[in-house]
Amino acid sequence: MADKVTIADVARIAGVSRQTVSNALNSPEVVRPETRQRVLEVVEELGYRVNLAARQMRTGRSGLIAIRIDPAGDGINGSVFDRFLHGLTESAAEAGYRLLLYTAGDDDKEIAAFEDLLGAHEPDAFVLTSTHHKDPRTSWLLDRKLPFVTFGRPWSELPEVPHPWVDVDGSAGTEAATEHLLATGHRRIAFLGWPSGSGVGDDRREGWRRALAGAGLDPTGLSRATSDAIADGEAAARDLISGDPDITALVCASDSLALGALQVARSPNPAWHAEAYRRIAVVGFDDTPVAKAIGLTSVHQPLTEAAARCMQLLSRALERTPPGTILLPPSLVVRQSA
Amino acid sequence: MADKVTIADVARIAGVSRQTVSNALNSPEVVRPETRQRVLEVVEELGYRVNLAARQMRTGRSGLIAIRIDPAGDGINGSVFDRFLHGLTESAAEAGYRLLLYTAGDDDKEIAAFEDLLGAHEPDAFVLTSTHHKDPRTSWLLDRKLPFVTFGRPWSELPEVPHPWVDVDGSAGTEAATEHLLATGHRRIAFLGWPSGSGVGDDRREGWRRALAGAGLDPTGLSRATSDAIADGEAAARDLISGDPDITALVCASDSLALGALQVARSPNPAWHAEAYRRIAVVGFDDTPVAKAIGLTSVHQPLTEAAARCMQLLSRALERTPPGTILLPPSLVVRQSA
DNA sequence: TTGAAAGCGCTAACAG
DNA sequence: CTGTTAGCGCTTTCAA
Repeated sequence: MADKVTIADVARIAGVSRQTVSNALNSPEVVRPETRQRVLEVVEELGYRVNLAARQMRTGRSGLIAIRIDPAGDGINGSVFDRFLHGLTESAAEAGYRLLLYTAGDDDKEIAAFEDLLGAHEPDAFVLTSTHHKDPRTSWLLDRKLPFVTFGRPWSELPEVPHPWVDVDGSAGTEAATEHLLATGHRRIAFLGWPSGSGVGDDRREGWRRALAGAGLDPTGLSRATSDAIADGEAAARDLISGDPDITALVCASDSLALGALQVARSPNPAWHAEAYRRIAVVGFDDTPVAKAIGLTSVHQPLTEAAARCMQLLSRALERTPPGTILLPPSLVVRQSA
Repeated sequence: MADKVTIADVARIAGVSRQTVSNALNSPEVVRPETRQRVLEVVEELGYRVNLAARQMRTGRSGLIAIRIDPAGDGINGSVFDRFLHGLTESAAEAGYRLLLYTAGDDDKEIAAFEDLLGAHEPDAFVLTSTHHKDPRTSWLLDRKLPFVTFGRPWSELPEVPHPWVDVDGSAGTEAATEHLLATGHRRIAFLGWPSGSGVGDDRREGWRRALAGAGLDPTGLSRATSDAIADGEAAARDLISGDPDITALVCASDSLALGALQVARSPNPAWHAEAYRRIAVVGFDDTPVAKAIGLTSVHQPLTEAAARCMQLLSRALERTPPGTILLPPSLVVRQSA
């Protein structure tokens, strides 16, 4: 049984006052080096650890960072968040913080969760994911001057109070994917994405468009939008390919869509296309485990680094430094599919 | 800004003492109903919430449950843990607890993490996953009489101090998978698993063997063991199939292995097998997103329920009730692959 | 540079 | 049934 050793025990054995122990630990510069040395030895010897509850009562800091965890969903894209979460757990630990999980059905419920948490465990900061247009969560936190960082840009068009964020440059990813296809000889490259309006989706489409424009190619008629499911991706891919015999490659906004597209690309069905077999290259987005498993070329997000950067910005925010923003470049992982 | 409202504010406005407020909240039966009513109204009105740090100092209870989160790994099987984690976050919330994350490289590091956590955030309980033979973590926690539950059986052969655990009956899963194949007409059904010694792996193999025995079939020569990677699964499947022309189905210990097996099953290669095309049925284990994505029949674990049961056992453990154990039945999700 | 005193918000114990 | 007292372990005054 870890016998509770308090600051008083350390003080008694080191022959100093409780206060000096606290100082030696929290404000080293204010204590004579030899005193500090002796205190630290006793701390080590006794295995003393600060009691965070007690510290929290005095300082109001809990050492906790709250982050929402979502239902698994279709699971394919869920793994992106999971990798981020793991990275964040480690980065947070290095900075002396621990992650506290909560769930919330929607933005309003999440704001209710903020209130719950703030009144109970008092996290020192929040990490928000899946930011979107007019996100009420960021305004709520900003209003209360609570430290937070978002993994994802503020997608609002209106100028807003700035806040720290980290994101991966999605358009650079689809642009790189498209350029890779161009370099491999493809000329007619289509895009499979989501209905416009979502910041992330529009951004990814833009990268593809930019790459085509850079090669002097016309994107007209080469883009389809659908919801993010395998079956939808398959239908849209089939539609694209059968409607345009020159298409030889597909850039997709997600691995889910790409998976659907692959069904079409890998088993050309004479029923929907009469011409001889043509190999369709497919590129996905997120480099999920599925992509790796089935040899799908995909845009990889540096999630561990993103997590580390989030912590970095959070540390700054906790010191009330003006917000920083970081846009990370993704990388293309080339596999058999393209 | 949420203006801190303390128990004193409530007491003052309700016209009672602080203690009565505390009682009304924590020991309702000891307070006159009308007093309690009034107190609760004021609590509501003021938006009062207990300060957990203060409560923790008095009671020693933090309302936190600690759980380790692992690196993503190959990611395919990682999703099992993630679904469990999500379920646990919700079940914990319903019971008034929050999850605290930590990482640890191995068992010893995890025990060090226990000590860290216990000295700092003081979680009320731990949830352990990936239990294995002679798991030092459970002994450590048992020695200190700390409440915990494991998701996974204690796989030790030696009689040990019992502890609460929840697990999914893996052998029932592979047995059901095999029976399904038998019912579909398959007679020669092989098993692709891991080297013996791992409790989980041996258990899954046993279910397959049991089903064959039940049908009066001999499992000899029909089992292969390899590490849990797609490429290894593919090699082993190829070896099995090319070595025995009568094999028509494969039961696998994981979706990773099954994915490898599918490569073989779905694109029969004349080079390694001269006979006419034969369709090989494949069944995986864990029903990961990948399985869903590619139409792989797989054994599904009821992870949300497992999480709920873990919380249930934990609640009991927190009241120092003798440990309970729960073995949950999995279900077979039939898709195209079998 | 070190020490003494006070108090964060809460609840266990006891007194009324 | 309700109120008073005390103190959990820590850090922030302030004084020595």
